[in-house]
Amino acid sequence: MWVSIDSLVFGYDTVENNLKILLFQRKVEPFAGEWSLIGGLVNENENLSDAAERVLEKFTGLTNVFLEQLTAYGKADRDPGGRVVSVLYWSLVKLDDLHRDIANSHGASWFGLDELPDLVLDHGEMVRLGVSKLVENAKTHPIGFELLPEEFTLPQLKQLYDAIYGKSIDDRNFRKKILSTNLLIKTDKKDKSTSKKGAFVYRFNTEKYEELNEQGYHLDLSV
Amino acid sequence: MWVSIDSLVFGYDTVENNLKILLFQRKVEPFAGEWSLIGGLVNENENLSDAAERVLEKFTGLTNVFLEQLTAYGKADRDPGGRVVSVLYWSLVKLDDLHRDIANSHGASWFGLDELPDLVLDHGEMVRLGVSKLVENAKTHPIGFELLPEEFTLPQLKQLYDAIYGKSIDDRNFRKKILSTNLLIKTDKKDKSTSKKGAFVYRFNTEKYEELNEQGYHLDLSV
DNA sequence: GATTATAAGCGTAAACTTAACGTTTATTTT
DNA sequence: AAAATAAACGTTAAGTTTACGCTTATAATC
Repeated sequence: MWVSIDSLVFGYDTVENNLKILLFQRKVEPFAGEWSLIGGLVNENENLSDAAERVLEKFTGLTNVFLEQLTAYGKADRDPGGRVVSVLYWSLVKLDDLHRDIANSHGASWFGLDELPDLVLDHGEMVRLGVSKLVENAKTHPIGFELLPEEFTLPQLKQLYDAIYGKSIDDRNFRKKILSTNLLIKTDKKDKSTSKKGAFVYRFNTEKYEELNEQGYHLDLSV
Repeated sequence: MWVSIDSLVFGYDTVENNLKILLFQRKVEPFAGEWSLIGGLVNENENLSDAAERVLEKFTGLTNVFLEQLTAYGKADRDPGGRVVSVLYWSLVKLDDLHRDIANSHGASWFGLDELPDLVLDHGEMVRLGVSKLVENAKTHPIGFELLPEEFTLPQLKQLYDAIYGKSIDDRNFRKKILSTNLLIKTDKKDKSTSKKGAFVYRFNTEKYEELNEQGYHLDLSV
């Protein structure tokens, strides 16, 4: 029996303001030319999570990014090429031009969630699961900060959450909620790229979050 | 590479008022005589979920009970007997004398969460994960009703949630919250086994819950 | 140099929810 | 008839959420 991993990689396009996922055009049969999630077989002496990291690095050049297991897919007939149990991972990355180039050089590219091609095997199902998990997790985990650059503005953060939740949050309430966590560090820099007034630049206080988390703190960003 | 499933089976002891899990004393080497979760290898032509159902039926005689996948364990060296990726399931059952007997006849028995023996391999880790998942899920999914008989009283239900959350919920607030969902069906029966006055018997409206759920309803039983 | 346009940032009040605790009811036992 | 007790019901203050109005800082334009 073979074991593989597949990874659903989310990136946020700050220019287009939408969420994208990384897809890969298969080079070998079966299903050569069709689109699939990135993935590969797990080596005999390789930890599952290491396989996921290896595949992610191959397609994005990234290490040390958000990468977690979602679930295993194990229907006996899911892959006509043989019996393969696949463990699905999901990853959140900061999308930029470099990653686009690395992806492209491996036959992979980024697709907006509303322009996805048909996917091979049960990968469409995996995407649906991952998207619902993203929305769910956005409410209780600081995943927004994995998708944005280290430094970001509040309007940017709000737009990201708009994209995740698929609706426009009230900006005054969003601001209050996110600031009331005391988990953002305000810098004295202003980003004037989107307005005359300029928006203050913030960073997420990862250390504080992790400390609080160990003490049983639960983030709540639901709206 | 081998693929196995392990199942963390929770039962609620209505007499002792505590949560228990089903453990199995291994009969074969390696680790003969040591305690483990119930589990087994997945057959070449068997769906993962079917393997989980098969193992659960073997040890409890039960079919058609709550059984969901949690996560896969895939460290290369997790099992000294060979390379085995194990997919963990969790299950919730209505514990009664029949199940105790079936379990016992297979070398399995029920243990309170505070009296667990050391477990084989990474099964201790699995239990910790499953317990936290149970607590988490109790807030947003109607799992309490999987653990109680079809017919139950509100004081019984409150005691179960006390056991899951590990604290005593205010009974007046619990009552209001659970009744405000309109998901309980009050019968005209009274259970007088615990008081002179007797407590009304309720049933959970599964059909209504599932219908609401499809429309995007989210249960909230957090306290 | 004054005016305008605009995104960013701040404030408030009504509606709703939660948390904490007091009271009444139905029944059996004495 | 009175006492004991688990079950059931009720109230109020504090906190949270939602919906919306107002002010501010700056660049572009008149």
